[in-house]
Amino acid sequence: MRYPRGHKEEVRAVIVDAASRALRRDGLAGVSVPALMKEVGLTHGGFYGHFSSRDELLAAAVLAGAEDTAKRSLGAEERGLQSVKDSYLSRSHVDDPAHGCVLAALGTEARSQSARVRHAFGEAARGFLRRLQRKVRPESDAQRVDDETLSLASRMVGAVILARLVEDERLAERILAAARRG
Amino acid sequence: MRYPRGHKEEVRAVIVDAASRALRRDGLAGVSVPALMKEVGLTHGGFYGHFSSRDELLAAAVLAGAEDTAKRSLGAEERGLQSVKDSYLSRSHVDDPAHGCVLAALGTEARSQSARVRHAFGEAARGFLRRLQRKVRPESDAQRVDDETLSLASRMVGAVILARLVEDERLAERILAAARRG
Amino acid sequence: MRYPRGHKEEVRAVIVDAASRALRRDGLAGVSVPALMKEVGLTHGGFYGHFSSRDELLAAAVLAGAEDTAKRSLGAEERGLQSVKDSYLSRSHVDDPAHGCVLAALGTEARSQSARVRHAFGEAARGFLRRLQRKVRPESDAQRVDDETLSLASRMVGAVILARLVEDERLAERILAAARRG
Amino acid sequence: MRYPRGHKEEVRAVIVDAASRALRRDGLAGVSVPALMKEVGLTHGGFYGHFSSRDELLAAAVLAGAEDTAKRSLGAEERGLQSVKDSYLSRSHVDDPAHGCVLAALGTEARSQSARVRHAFGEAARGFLRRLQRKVRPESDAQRVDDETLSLASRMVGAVILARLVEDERLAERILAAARRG
DNA sequence: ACGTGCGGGACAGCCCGTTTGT
DNA sequence: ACAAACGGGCTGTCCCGCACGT
Repeated sequence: MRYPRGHKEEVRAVIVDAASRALRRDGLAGVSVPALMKEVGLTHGGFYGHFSSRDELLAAAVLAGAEDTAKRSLGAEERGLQSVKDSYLSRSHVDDPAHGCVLAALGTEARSQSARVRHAFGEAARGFLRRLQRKVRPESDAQRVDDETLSLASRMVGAVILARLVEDERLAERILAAARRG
Repeated sequence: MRYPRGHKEEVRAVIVDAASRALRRDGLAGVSVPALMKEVGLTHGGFYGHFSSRDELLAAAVLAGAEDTAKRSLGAEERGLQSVKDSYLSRSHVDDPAHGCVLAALGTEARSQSARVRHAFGEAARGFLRRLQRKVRPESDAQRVDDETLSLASRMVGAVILARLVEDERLAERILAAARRG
Repeated sequence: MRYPRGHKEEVRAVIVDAASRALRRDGLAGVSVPALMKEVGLTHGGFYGHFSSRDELLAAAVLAGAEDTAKRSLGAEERGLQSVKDSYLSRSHVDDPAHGCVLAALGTEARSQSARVRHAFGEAARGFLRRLQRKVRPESDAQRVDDETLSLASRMVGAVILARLVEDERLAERILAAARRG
Repeated sequence: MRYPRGHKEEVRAVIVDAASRALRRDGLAGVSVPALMKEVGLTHGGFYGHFSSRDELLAAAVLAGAEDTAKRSLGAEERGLQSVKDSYLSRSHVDDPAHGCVLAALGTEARSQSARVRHAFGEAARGFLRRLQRKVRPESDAQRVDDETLSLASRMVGAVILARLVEDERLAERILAAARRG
């Protein structure tokens, strides 16, 4: 065996990770299999040894991106709600979608994708709400996402998307600030 | 076949209109020039007599979509803020993106487009905020978009996007309801 | 009446004449209706007032070109056979196909054209032979083209075509010289 | 589907070969990349994996056609000059340009092509002369093409082209006969 | 497991021939 | 006579998915 045991899983993870970032950066349609594999240092031929189709990669990348963001900004137990808001509604999140929330980066592209990818986005969205709920009501063990959380989630996602759209730095900052306070 | 005076403008408008709907339905990358022209009942050959490039069409379609939505749901003077919220945050808006808000339908795709298209989205976003402001403060003539409006806009756009993502009809309805009340 | 009587015929002649030269210069496929009309100073819209199709123009231009060449290098009664050979097998004829023999300029393109155009070429070719015959046998009234004329015609046409092909000035000159002498 | 070693070269050769025949049949402008690839049983998508441009194919096809004709009608050592003349100046050559001399089939189209294609024609023309020279003077090793060969070449090429043009079977036959005898 | 190559299909942009109306 | 417009074709490019071979 020329490759160490577990090598395949490792490579797959590397590809998914790179895809997750590239997709948030350039959009679902902006990343081709050849371009992605080159970014990982491989050629596009080996791709189908890891994934049965480009769609499978997209789905995996969306979930991985959600997981990643969750860990880095929602996951830490010690982190409070305000800290989460500050991080999500920050200038750096707006400026660096590649490492930011999948929903805010690719949310409107999900509709025109295959069922598989849409499901991945659905999973990501519901996970986002669940995690946010735990910040809003840290004391409770309630699974149910309450209205306050839903409203906050809408505001957070919408604010980042709008801030990226307006092409006006001052206005973008005010959108974020308003969402932080609200 | 007839080419009365002003026919060209008419045809251009028809194309832009169809594009505006098709794009919101299938995404910016989901609509090709041939497919679009076929939808209008023409062939792709005549396209470049109306537009210098696909990009020009995209930009025009984004602006036209914003204009259209503005007229149909934000424009009526007699319409109050609650009415606007009810309309924007309705099940039918979520289910029919083709005739809905451009920002909620295509917002996250703008980033990976050309400057021209991004500018069109910027224009659409700022127009959206301005119009919403007039609903929030109908008595004032203030041009400035205040924080309440910014927060509301974020919530509205985010709610529609999230509602379309979650793949759970009940949850979607609750997202909309929470945003309406908030 | 805004245009003098006979204007239409005049314009048609101008178009045919320009086409005849442009075609010999750029090939049958190298001249488009818009480009041609622009060369004449008109817009391509009016073209179909003069010709029922591009094909009709091609046929007319081929015949006009043959007529023109005939007049200028074969027609003069006082011109002898040697003079005709010298003129046809000259460097200037090789270098300026636009004003030269239609057969040597477009001969191999006839086959892939419509019947109408092929007929025009046939007419031109037979006329070429007839006229050459009158130079070879000026004293006789014989209509019949004899073998000497046929052989000479082949040599002349072939020499010009080869001279244009070889991409070697010296060799081209020798091809012409050999044909002149032969 | 299999792609054994050397498959690409094979496919390229098949394409060039088909092009060489199709071009002689329908003219340089009469063959499109899609049409050609369909003739070979492929789609035009793969074309640019074999050639960098349509021009490269044209040039290759011209040279291949010249090579092919050379082998089939000029190459055989045992074949004498008269045999070459009989073959070249035959009814079947006139009637079947697809398998005949490139110069007689496409000679006048070279001028309106790119430098690359013109060079290919130049090469073909000079090769034609060289090979014919070896038939005219089989005993000599002279590289130099003498005047008799030049004159013969002109007559041969011109005769075939004229015979194809005149649209008169009897006359065509007499043109060929005259050239054979001359 | 990976690289290389290849086929099929789609698309953007361009140009042309032709027709219709002015 | 012209201007505008439509329909159709083509070139060059890219990408996806699947064969090979290593």
